[in-house]
Amino acid sequence: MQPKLKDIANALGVSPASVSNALRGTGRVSADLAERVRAEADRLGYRPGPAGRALRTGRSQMLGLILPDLSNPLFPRMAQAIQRHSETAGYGILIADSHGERGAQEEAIARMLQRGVDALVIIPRRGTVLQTPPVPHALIDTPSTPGNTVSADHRGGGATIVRHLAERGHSRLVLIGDSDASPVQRDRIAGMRESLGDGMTATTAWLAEDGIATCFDAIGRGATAIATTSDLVALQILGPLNEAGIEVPEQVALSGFDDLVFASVMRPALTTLVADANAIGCHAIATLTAILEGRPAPPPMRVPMTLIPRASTALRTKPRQETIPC
Amino acid sequence: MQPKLKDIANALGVSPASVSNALRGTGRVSADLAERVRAEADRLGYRPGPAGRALRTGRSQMLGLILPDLSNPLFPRMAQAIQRHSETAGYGILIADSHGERGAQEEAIARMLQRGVDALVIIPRRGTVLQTPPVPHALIDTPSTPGNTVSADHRGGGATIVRHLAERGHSRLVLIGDSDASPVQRDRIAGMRESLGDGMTATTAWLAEDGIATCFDAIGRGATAIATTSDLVALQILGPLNEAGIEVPEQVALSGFDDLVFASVMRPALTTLVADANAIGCHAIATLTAILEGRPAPPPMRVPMTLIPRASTALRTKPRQETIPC
DNA sequence: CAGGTATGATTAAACGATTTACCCCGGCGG
DNA sequence: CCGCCGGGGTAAATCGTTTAATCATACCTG
Repeated sequence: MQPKLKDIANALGVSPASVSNALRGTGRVSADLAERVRAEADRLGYRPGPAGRALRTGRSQMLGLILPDLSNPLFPRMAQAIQRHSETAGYGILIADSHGERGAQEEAIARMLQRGVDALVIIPRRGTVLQTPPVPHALIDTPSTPGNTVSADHRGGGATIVRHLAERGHSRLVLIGDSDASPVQRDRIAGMRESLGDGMTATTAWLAEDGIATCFDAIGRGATAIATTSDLVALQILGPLNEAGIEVPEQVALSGFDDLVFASVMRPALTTLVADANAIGCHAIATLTAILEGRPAPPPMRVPMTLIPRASTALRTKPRQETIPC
Repeated sequence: MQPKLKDIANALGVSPASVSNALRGTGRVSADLAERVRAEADRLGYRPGPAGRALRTGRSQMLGLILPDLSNPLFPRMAQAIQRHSETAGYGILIADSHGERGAQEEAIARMLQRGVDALVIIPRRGTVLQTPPVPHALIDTPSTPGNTVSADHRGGGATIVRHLAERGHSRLVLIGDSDASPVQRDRIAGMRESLGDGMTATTAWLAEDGIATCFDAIGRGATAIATTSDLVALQILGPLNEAGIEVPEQVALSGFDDLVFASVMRPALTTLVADANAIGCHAIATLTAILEGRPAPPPMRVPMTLIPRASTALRTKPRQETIPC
């Protein structure tokens, strides 16, 4: 049986109140007693029971994390970062995956609240508006959604890759995403379009809408680079390119997004952009702890996406080895 | 403010005890009162507060999930399945990623216990022995580790892929994994070796130990198929094969494991094996709930791995399109 | 020396749900 | 008529921790 507050109190012949005060530094306790209490506490390996504490304080020291789909390779990294930071901030993470039926997201939030989480970290399903929950919450979406707390700078990432391609001498581009239903992908494409330089042109395509055909068409008419909104999209296009005898990067450059696990390993290795998930998780948790502790919340943050140049956009040099930054 | 038990009691002019009894079906309550209580309860949208209940019953209705590394694409699927099933069983999931320093796994377990989880689902770090925690726990590892509760039948999967290759006429194989420090990979390779038919030979290699060279060497001496322990390993080998002008599957067949996100999309599409994560999660949760409710625990379970044949092991027919089973 | 004040520690009341032990009342058998 | 029993319900204790209110003591000041 775990030791309780009363055990310490009995062992030292003082009241439980004093022990509580000593351990948490509240109330008035002599320095001497405080020391003895601490000593006894970690002699017994005492840790306050969460139930009693939660009951009294109304705080469960737990955060709820709502994800659209854990099996989407983009999210585990964020989940990991969020978990790590909340751990060091003294909070546990309850997770819920809103994958599945419509309304699952609201349901998941309701369940979390019912379990008494102190706050929520929400990565919303694409384009859903959610009624604001009655606890502090951090929204991780795109900077373009209102109420956003922190997110990758997708638009800036789009700009970066276009600049990178321009430097490589490409002026006729194909921009291709999976589906324009996704705000993230729209932002990325928007960022690309915005920073097309003088004399550059680009056609936009969506994989869900016959994008491959559009893409080949554009290449036929002189496009020399394909900027996709996701490594997975890039991989999906690479196959047909190879089969058509179009070489990457010699004849057409190709880029992705997110540095998924295969990007560094496929051939050619894929140039991509990635946001520091750690920074995102850190800011989300920092925002929530600030609110929970009554401090003013920091302003929303836009985490830059950094370019990882690899062989797929190389100037006809040999493919080179790259390491993945953690 | 959330309605409390007492609110219902007051509204109906009865005692809190009766309300509690009515809602949970314990004690003696007239059918009539029980009905009225239920009606009032969901009129107010009452849900018992977790803190009070946990304090009194000693149960938090939460399970801890310990994963070695969320960013390893193998685990999110399991996490998702576990989360889903524990949800329907009425439990929440606290997650912890033991990624990082040595001992992080034990620490993570300690933190979970401290937070009062009722039981643990543990996917141990490769080859670590852990001291058995003081709460019920389900171990998801390989069938070969003692105390295992449920896991994919890695050995059987190895056998399946070898049989598949044999049917395709391959008799000289290369078996290659990432590192032999991983029990999972060792089991897969063991399963492959065990079911080599008459007249079949195989050389084993590890990527971490100059495996690519060994692999090419074997091909030079007549091997016609490469069975890897992971889709990622397969992808890593595919590059060099292409560069060496060796065609897959025309000259050499290639297979993976786990049906990672890129397997169906890469060219050639990768033949692979996958276990039903859903079944694994289901059995893990079923075991724990059985123990928690005092029922006898079901016997350990070995979830079969099913073959997903794709182009990379096709007989020189054209590559065909495959759909991914969910 | 009386009265005010700071200090250190204690008492007791929460927090919300569950559960044990008990009470009341009507009916029934002896 | 008395005692027993069972159905229906309630009072109160309990879980472990926090905290407001209180108390005792010694010290300081005028």
